[in-house]
Amino acid sequence: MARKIGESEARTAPATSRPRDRIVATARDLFYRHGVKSVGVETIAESAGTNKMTLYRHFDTKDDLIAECVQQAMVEGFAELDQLTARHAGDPMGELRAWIEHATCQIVSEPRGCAMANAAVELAEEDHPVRRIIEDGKKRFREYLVELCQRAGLSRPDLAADTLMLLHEGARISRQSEGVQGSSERFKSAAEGVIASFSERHDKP
Amino acid sequence: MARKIGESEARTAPATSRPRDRIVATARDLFYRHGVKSVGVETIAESAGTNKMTLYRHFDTKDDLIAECVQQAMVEGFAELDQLTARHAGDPMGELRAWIEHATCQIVSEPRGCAMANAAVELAEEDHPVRRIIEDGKKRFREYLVELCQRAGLSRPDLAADTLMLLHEGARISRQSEGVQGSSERFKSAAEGVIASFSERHDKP
DNA sequence: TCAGGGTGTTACCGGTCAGTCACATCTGGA
DNA sequence: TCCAGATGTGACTGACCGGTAACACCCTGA
Repeated sequence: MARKIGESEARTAPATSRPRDRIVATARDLFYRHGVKSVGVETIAESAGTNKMTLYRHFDTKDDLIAECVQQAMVEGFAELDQLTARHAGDPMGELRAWIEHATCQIVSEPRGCAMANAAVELAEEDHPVRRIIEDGKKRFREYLVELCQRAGLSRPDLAADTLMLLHEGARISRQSEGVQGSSERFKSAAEGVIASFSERHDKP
Repeated sequence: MARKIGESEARTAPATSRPRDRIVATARDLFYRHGVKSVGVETIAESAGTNKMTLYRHFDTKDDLIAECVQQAMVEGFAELDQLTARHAGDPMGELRAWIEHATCQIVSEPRGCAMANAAVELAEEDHPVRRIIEDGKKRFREYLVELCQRAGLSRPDLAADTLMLLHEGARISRQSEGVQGSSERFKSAAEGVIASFSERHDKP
């Protein structure tokens, strides 16, 4: 390890907020950038401008903190989807295109892909409590996409949604083994191709 | 951690082979199942029926061992692709369909997805030497797919290959946050849809 | 027979980790 | 003003980690 994690890293939460909030915000940032296994609780506490004891007064174990971080990431993600839905009320196809744009930007701006998927990779134990949260999140996200494809009038909305979701997941994981450009552009092109393909009328003779 | 890693786990390499081979085979298995950060060198050595000192006579550092494991996984993967090519000489569309079948089986049989992608997630440091190996592997694999789509006469082979590759990556990472069935079947359906879509003649009026 | 390289064994080092303890300090509300 | 709960501090535990040292052993090939 060239440099110690947390050393002279940018503060992620203002010192005015409450310790618990700062801890979670800092943990989310450090967990995302370095991985949940590579970041110690002491590093998190100090980067959050507090100490280990206070951290353990709010979370029984490190796993509990990880769970809270994953939960928050999920809530934020769905809030963004809700905004998409609200902004394109009555225009499902517009919402679908907006989601593709949103997802493309996400791939560009998030160098390490999906925080939840990464956590699932690191927490390999099958019965790890965090995995449950992640599974629920992915399932709920799929439901959103299926329903959106239905509303947008795509043929075979299930298949269209699954295709889009796999493309999205694939692009976010590939982002880590390729450049930014590759993944985001390839995702966008592929997703637009899928929309086009499932929008075509297949009921002609 | 409920049970210690390596405790009463099935031996992965026969005791007759050379220590180095046993070490790599055991490491690949344990790294894959538990993650590279969660498995210690001592555990690997003992599970391989040898000891830490012998391990360090063959590999300077743990990272070197990880690199060797990733390299081997890559070599094996491309050997399988070579077999596909050989078995379907002169029938590129057959090879493409065989690859989909091969990938689907892989998703079913490999519960933790792609060993290389997982390693990239765990080894977050941008300049980690193992990442280079992985990037090369993914790049080479994309080249294989592009070339195969070309030979199979798909329209826009680049886009088709990217779509298939993202689907594949996505299914392998989703496999860890969903059941087996979901990921594999969804990948297969989506991939077949892509082939159908890119096989259609778009040059009609 | 002997030499030498590969291997096994044990103990050890310095460091890090998650989690705890006792005690001091601060702050906001009654 | 005073009290209680939240927070800060530093030291500590026991376990694990990657990596090393020293020495004994065994097999092969000359």
